[in-house]
Amino acid sequence: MAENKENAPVQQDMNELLKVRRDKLAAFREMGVAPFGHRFEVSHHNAAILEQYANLEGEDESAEEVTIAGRLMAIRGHGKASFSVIMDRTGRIQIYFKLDVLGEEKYKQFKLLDIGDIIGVKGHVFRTRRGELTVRVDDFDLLSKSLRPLPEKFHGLTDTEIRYRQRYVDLIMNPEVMNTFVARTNIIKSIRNYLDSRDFLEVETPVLGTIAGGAAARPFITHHNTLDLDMYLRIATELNLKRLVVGGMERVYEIGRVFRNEGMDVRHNPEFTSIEIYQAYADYNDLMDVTEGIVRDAAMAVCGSLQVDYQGTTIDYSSFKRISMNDAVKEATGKDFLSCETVEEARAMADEIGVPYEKRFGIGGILNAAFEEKVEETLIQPTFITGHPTEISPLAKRNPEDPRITDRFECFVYGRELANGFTELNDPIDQEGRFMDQLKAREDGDDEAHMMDRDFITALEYGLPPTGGLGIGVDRLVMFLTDSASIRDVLLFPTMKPLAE
RNA sequence: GGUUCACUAGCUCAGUUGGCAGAGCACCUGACUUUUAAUCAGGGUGUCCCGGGUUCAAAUCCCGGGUGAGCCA
Repeated sequence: MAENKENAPVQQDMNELLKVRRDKLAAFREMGVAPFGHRFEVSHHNAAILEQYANLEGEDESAEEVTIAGRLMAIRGHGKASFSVIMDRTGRIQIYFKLDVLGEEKYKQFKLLDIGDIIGVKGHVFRTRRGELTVRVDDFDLLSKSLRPLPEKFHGLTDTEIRYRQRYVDLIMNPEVMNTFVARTNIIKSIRNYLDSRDFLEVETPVLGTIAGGAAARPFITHHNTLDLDMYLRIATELNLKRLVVGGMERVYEIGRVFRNEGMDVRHNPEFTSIEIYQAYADYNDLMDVTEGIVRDAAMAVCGSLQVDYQGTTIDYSSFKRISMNDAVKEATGKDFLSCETVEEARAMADEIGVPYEKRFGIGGILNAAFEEKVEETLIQPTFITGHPTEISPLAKRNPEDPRITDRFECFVYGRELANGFTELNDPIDQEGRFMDQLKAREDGDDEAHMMDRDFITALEYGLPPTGGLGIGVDRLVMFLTDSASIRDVLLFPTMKPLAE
């Protein structure tokens, strides 16, 4: 592309640091050096050189000429010879520029380099007197001139706002951030691997739809212009995946972004990644096994151990406790809510132990409130809570012995919900009734209650085989396995308010 | 939504009672051919988040707003 000065943006308020770098850019151009280069063939990553030449000693140097590329992270000038550090995705290696080797012209070019510039280097590997494996630069190419100064080398970048808004700077400066996101990718790979090897089919279902179903949450609303139609961003993948099981896919899963129009805090981002898994002819017990398997494989894949520290507490993923919600509440408070015959009894029980509830809650809702108030945050080690009230589980199949509860589980770690699963409700008549109850709850002011999905009922009427389903919060799993305190630390670009103009 | 805290140079941070805006790194000039937070000599580069107010005088005090972090709902 030709230079086009008319297209050059007008630079206002340019401070000296920026000006100096643009002057150097111009100096390169005057010398006939393109400051933004092209293809560069790399023979080694930095880590590979450090490994391959680990035994290089004394005056020896590599027979081969290596070529590497990366960003300059330090420059230590010494007049007619200089040390520098170049970083690629595998790490850093020292490089050595020497006037005798490079010649006047090239060394003058070196002097115009800044920390942050991206260069390609050709050279031989040797060890310095101080013992550091180093590439002596025989020649180098400027691949991209950096026009902005990087944060300080010692303290780096700590400002959370800049870290989240300009993640690229965070990634350059903080190697542990890179590690976290590599771990995230490996966790997702591990999940895929677990499911693919068990004959599950990965699918993709729509993000846009006219009914936001499958979870209790407020959706985002958007608009389709041609259809002149308001649409929702999905809040779960559940209902479409079950439609696919009706269609005969038997074992399906989807790893995908879902969107919930709710508050933001250390554990919640408006968009996040869920995985939902459905297995025909299985029940919730099978899916608890799947949950354990997925979490264990992921822990082994990225931590190499089933004992993983999270925020100072060791979480042991080798055994998952299983206990019913009612038993867990009974253990914690001595109250047996399922022994209640009437709502009044349950309310009295809740009052005794100081558990707040809303007027519309039935016995099940009150039991759940007691669980959330008294038990949830105490579940530090991996625990499956089972037997959730039917009242709060509109998509789960009733327990055959006690229709007030469902064959459902939630997995808790460090007091937080990590996974949720159940034997799917496949009785269309029961399902329709549950949706009606949800509509009533919505009328009573619960704006997170499920929407009616007529076509989903129709699908069930064609016949959903007995099916176990499971959803896991991928971001939370990544948080646990990377010891990240905030969900924003495991999202490359967390949702941020725009800066005021 | 409520509440507390933060916002000062490119970055990390000081800034006294309200009295000329500071340091380290980075950067610029010079020296230096095996350094590594290189070193030595010299140089301060700023919308003190924004807008009002009080005051002879505001980074500092008051009011409003913005963004972020934490706690609560």
